Amino acid sequence: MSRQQNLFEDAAELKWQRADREDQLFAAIVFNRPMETVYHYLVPPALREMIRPGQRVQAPFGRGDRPTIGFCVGCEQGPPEAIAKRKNVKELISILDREPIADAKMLGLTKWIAEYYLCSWGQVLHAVIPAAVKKSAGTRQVKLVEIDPEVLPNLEDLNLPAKQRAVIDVLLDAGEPLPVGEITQSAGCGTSPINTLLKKNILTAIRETRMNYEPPEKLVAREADLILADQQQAALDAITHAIDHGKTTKTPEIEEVADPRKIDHYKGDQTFLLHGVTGSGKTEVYIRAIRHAVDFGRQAIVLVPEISLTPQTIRRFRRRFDSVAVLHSHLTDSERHWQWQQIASGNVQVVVGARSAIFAPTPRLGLIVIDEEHETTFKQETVPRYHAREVARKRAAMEGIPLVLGTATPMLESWWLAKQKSYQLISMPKRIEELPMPPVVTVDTMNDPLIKRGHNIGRALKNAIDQTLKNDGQIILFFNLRGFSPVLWCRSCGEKLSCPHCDTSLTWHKDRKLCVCHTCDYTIPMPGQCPACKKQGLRHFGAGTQRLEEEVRSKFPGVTVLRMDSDSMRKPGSHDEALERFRHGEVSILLGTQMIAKGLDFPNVTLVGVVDADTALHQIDFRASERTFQLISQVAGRTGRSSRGGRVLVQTMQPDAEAIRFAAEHDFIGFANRELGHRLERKMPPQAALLRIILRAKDEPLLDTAGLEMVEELQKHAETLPDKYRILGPAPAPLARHKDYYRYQILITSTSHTAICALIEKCRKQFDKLTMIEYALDVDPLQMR
DNA sequence: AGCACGCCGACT
DNA sequence: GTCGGCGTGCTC
Repeated sequence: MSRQQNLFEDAAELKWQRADREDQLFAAIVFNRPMETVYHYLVPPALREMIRPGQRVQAPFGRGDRPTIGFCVGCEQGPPEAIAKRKNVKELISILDREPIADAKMLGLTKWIAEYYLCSWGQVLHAVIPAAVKKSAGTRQVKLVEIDPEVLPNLEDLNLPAKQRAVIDVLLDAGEPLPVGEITQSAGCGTSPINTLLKKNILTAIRETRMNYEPPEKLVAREADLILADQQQAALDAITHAIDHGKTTKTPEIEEVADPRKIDHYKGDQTFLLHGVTGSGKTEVYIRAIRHAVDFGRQAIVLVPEISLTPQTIRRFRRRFDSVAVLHSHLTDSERHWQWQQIASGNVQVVVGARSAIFAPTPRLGLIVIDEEHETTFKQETVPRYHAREVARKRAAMEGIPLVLGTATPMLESWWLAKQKSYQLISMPKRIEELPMPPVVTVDTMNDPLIKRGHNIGRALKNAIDQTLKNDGQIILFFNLRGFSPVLWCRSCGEKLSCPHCDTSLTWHKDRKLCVCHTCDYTIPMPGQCPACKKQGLRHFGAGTQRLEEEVRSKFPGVTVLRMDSDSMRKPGSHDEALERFRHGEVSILLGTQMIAKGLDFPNVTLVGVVDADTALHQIDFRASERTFQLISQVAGRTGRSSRGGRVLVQTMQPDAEAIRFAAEHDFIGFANRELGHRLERKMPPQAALLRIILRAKDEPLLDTAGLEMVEELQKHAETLPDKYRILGPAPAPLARHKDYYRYQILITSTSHTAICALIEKCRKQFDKLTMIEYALDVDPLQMR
């Protein structure tokens, strides 16, 4: 077809389209692209009856009209204002989902996320619906056959041949549609009589999607409720009170989110900050509160950090509820899809899962619980960079239900909101059965003779371990660095062995006999000589868990030691197995990283050693002190959990550091108030809103100029806006190079999130024009690597 | 993000 | 002349 002719036909079609637009149906579509725009398509007559918001569709997109998958987010009679003046409007190609996979609430929630976290609605929707659901993993289409309802009353008049009659009888007997295979078997015939009946319109065929997956029958022994201590009862009462108020309200309307400015923060009188020390019995409070919600026919979502999604946690919930869905990272696609369907159909009472479980499609949500609320894993590090706590707050507000945030060490953001009375604070300052908090002793290792000689376990810690072993106690040693030693250097020229792709030094892993980059997993065997001066004799310097393990074995011969870090726990299930061995007393000393810092509850652990409390303090991050406090408190909480008691020994070179001093006193409130003061001085969260722009390019000078241009643009617009801004940078990011990319960052603080959004909105067009570099916006950043 | 378009240099 | 490199700008 000639170009001329093509144009002519297009014009004719356009004229026709415009004439009839008023009574045509238009669909609003968003795509999985970093573009804010909502696109409008004409719904062809064949799809008019099918289309609903929340379905995925195929639409011609771009100059090439390439079929592209998008989400329908709305339907409108007549041309929407956005395209009223437009000449060309394209038609949808097809609808991909029989039923919407996102309901109105989910559309509202994802739209809010897109606006708050400065990314596109389409990207959020794409990220939030599991791939297993989009693929319809583990399903098949079955063809079912039923007797046409119109024929049904006068069946007797038909006088059918024997085989056809047999088919009819089988169907009448079943009283429901049956698959062809089943009919042929029961009626003892082939498929031809069925086909004939279909042709005569006596039978009709229905397509239905069936799940292949059948869940294994799990028999879990039920467990009775525990008796609540006074503080637990009080906490429970506060939450159930809020739920009872939810009972009388009708299903809440979805909040209009047209103006993101209105959602800067909302009243949180249904958000509870459950501040309970380690071992105060928070989980039992969650369970009882959830029970209350379940009694109203509602569902609950419980978010836990991935790391505590252990079989123990899961078992605990399974023993207390009839139907629990667990969403963890090891599910197969079929399992995940099945779980999702079960949740959506309302068959599940409690959903337990990590960050993304906040998007579980519960039809009548009654309560959201976030355990270990302060954990950084609740923030997603890829687009959409959402924090599950903020999403939960929004979802709870939209549904008009309470949200419970539980932790022993609230994140300062949460603590601040509780102080401001935005959250209702519930305190559980006592451990169950009035067990005392374990005494924490800090040991200044500055002048320790053993530490000076390069040991990791100083004199005091060694003595404490000896004594604990003598008394048949178990020991947990916490050391937050994996590998054998984090630095390899040349004796002759002093050169460090570093990753060729990153700005990091390689860590020596003695067990695998490899040098590993901990940020990109680049791996090489130990070089025979220095890569710089070619002389022999590379030395390792500093220690990780592997070296600590060696030291422990040589210092305490004959004692069973178990190391837990992501290297030794590679196999699925090894984590649980290791903890079971420890629980049964097969192991006396458990040593490891973060992995052993949380949730573990072993009554026989009478000593916890923090081998080096300073590693977290050394970070340049403004949250270094807060993290150190959290870590020590959490690790300390692993002991003193029975009448046997327990104690904590913290090795540090900075015993006067606030984080360490307050943690040793178990004084969160003291620490929080002091730290809030510092944040106010530095104008950092939670006393300011923060945005981080991460810039990335293979060429460093280019990055530098791009960064300067961006800051210039930001400053130019900042002056025109009513709010005050602080713009820091461009400066190399803490991880200045990663996977061959140089990394820079710009930090922006202001009084509110809204103010920052207003500034970015002004600058974005200009930013997008910068070529050769990539940039990412991180709203409320947590990990500033 | 994709992808087409277009403007340059290196070839048949 | 035309193939293909990559920078530019648009996508209902």
